[in-house]
Amino acid sequence: MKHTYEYPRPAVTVDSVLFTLRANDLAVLLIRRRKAPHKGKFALPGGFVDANEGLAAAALRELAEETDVTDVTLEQLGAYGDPGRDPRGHTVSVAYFTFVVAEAHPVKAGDDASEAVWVHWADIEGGNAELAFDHATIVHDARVRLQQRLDDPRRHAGFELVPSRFTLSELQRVYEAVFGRTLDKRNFRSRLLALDLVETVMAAQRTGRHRPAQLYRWKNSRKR
Amino acid sequence: MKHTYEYPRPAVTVDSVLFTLRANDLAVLLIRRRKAPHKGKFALPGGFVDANEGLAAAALRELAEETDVTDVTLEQLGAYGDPGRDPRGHTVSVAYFTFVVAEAHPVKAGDDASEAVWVHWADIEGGNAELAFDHATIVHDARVRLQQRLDDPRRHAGFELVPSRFTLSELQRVYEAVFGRTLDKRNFRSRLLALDLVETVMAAQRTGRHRPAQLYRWKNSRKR
DNA sequence: ACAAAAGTGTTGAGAGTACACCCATGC
DNA sequence: GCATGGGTGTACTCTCAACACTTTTGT
Repeated sequence: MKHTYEYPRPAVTVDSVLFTLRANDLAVLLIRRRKAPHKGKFALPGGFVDANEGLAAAALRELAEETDVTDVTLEQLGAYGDPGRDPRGHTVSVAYFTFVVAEAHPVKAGDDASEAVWVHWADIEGGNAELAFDHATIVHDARVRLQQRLDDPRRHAGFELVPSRFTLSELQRVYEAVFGRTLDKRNFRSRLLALDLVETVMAAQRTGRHRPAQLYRWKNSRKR
Repeated sequence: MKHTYEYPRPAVTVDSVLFTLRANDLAVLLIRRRKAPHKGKFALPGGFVDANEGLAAAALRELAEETDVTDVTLEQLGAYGDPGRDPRGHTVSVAYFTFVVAEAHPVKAGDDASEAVWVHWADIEGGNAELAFDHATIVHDARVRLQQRLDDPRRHAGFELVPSRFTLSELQRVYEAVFGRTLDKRNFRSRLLALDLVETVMAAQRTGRHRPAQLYRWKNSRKR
């Protein structure tokens, strides 16, 4: 490896793709820019990596600064370094992603520079919400990776898909939103129970408008 | 995304993990350093990304410069940015990997600074060949990803696993080296043929010390 | 002849998929 | 009583893994 100094070089940034479920639809946490460049467009929360700062640490710091969201577990998606991806200069962005329960992470109120908002997938897909830079690519890649992660019948997640106590239907709705199609209720439940990852919370039921539902939690006291 | 200038920031490098099959063993293309730092240790071919240079392009350029290897298809592995990974300063390395037929890519003869060599996996694993920086981590991660890629029964590779004409046993040996265990010959062959990715080369047989073997090639004229 | 690699099918287990009806509650 | 979501089991298909012997060549 060569080692020279002070050549013109790309800068390093991080960006985070946070997914959640909003109104039975997949949604992504984005920053609405109120200033140029890209005024009015949406962008992923992120920013420059400081000297001697780890990548995941930088992503968490920027996420907290820009959205107030903390206590999430990010997974690396990949690096995006196309020279033209940012018109202001050459930056290499390392992207992270995860899934969270939106209610557990209230987002920051908007200030005069930007505003953090959950944007429905339909608005992203439909071009209703225009994304800055190459963030549309990143978001799409992140969704593919999220699907791949939830597909694995072994680990079955590792993300914060649902609150600590949840009904199987709530969990199924998350899967359906991520995959963009309905799943068979019986197959979903039997497979999940066969994995032995969840257990019932005794005498706990979610009461609502209809028949109360059995509450579950993840086994091994590992929060998911 | 904030935009400030001339903070102390990490530099961006790329590193490539090239796998091949040598003497029925998995091997990795490494640079033996003849100069400090890390004199005598092995390192992945790689180096700094230039301004306005794409990441994959930088990886290919450094690979060509340091090993003479060209015409390979790199796949991104991920970014490694631990602040302490390079004692000389904070660098973020974007790692790439692939599998190639070593015979099709002769490596550079050693010069006085470094030498490109194929190092057997056993020497890496056994600590016989010490790797510089965090390159041991990267190499292990790359092998896991390579296994995952070859596991997928659909795409079944996309790498240059074998020469354009090959016997099924030759291909099987690649798989066995990558997974580190023997595979059942009948299962391997029947599954591969069922995928309809290969076809026989008529009247072509590889003759050797024993019974001649039928030669195959990848279908669709897509080289693999 | 013998050593070495090439080639060839069947069976059993498990996972995934499709599919329909009754139950408990709120209104 | 009816609308809404909760809850349950079986049959078929397909994929994966285990497993042994004959064939062809070079020496």
